[in-house]
Amino acid sequence: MAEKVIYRIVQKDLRRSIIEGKYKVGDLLPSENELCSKYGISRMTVRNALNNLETEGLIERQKGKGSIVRLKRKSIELLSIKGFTEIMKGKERKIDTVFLHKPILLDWEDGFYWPLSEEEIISKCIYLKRVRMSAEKPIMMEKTYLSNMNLPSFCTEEFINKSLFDTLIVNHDIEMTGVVQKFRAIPANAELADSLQLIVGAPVLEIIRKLTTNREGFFVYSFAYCNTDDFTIEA
Amino acid sequence: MAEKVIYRIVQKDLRRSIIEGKYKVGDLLPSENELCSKYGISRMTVRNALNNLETEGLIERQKGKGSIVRLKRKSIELLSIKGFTEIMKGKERKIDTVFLHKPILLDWEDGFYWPLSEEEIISKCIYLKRVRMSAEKPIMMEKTYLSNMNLPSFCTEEFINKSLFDTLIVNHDIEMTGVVQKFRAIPANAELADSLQLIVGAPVLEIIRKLTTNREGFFVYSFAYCNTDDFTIEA
DNA sequence: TAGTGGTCTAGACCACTGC
DNA sequence: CAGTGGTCTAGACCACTAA
Repeated sequence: MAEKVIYRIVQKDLRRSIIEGKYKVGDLLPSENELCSKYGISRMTVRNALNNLETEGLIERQKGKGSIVRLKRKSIELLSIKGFTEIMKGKERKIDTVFLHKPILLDWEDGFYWPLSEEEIISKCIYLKRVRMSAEKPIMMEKTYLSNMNLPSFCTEEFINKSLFDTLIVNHDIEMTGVVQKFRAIPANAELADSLQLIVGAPVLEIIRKLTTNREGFFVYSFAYCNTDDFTIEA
Repeated sequence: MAEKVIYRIVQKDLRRSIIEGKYKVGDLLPSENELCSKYGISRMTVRNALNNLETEGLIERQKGKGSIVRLKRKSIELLSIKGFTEIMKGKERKIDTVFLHKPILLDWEDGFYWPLSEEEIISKCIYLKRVRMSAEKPIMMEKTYLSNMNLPSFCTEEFINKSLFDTLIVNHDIEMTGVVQKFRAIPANAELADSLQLIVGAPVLEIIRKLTTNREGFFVYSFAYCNTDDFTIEA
């Protein structure tokens, strides 16, 4: 498992140092020539590592100056909710997350929206239902489904920061790597009208998402329904 | 304005050929050695160009095989429209784009949604209005605004592939690098009901976007309104 | 086996930043 | 001015693909 490609080693070393905080945002990394000496390699090999870190968004490079730590990684996992009055200031409203129940293990529903692999079906399905509230008004109702592949005791463990994604990365080393998301405006049916305190037929934003992860074949599926009278959804 | 950096020239040449369809998805580009000979340059310079095209998502490279055209560009720039019946197959409907008029140069509207820089205001605003049709039914109405910074003759030139973004990258070297996008479900007002052939009050998906580019201080703003009865919007 | 892209070396000159 | 990253050369050996 040990990496033998030199520029990958350098890349990993520097990445770890940055993420662990040895170099902070705004700091300069060692110069290319210093890294050449340190590892005893040629400049092109060092540049390969640094170019990749730049593509990852961890650093920015400036001619005559050096490689500057930036940490501009972008997060794909969040649907952020912004109130209209705060939109221009970029501030986010205080949003409370309420679990309608703890995560539970179920069979996948018949006719599930997304096609499922044999492995996912066998593993069964962890199901969550949450509501996001602002000032005691419901803004978004979200149903989340993930397969129970190598997730020991997931249904009983406490969530970290009340966050599914923090829990997955910290406790299970699962990181979101990409997303397919579909948007529609639909009229509220009886269930949605009830959940979101709207009248039947009012416009509701539907967001259907499939998140890919660093674990092969493991996906997170989410169906969200939003009242966007007073908020927009940023994705 | 002529580019003097060799690998950028090669990169631009290949990109143009791909976007204009000289090489199609699945085709192999000339090998690295062939490109070396053709341009009379060393292999590293060619590889620099190809690496960048790979990062852009235009090609994929395979050891022992070659550089394969992929066109998996970051979906930053595209709002892709998918019909429900085709969703699972991943196929996209045939969508026609109709310009309500050619791009025109205007002053920025008072009270424009996004804050504008001094430079943008001075440069004035290029405005486009387009409608996407499927089977002669309007699906999406989109208004686009960009500042007229260093865009000689943009309003008169012919679009490449009828696409704003293809034209910006091929003719002006402007690449989209990021996006802020907000989604809402709103009831159709009279104008939207008319444009999208809906009844007033029907749910309409509103997408407000600000696209960042590789050109400092240059942004593309877009406001889209979609009838999602028969289609979803993927973003 | 011939050709491909992946990795790597050891040089070189340049434009730019900061002192 | 010395040091930085940006560009470029002309080689080399490797692992992989396809005929």
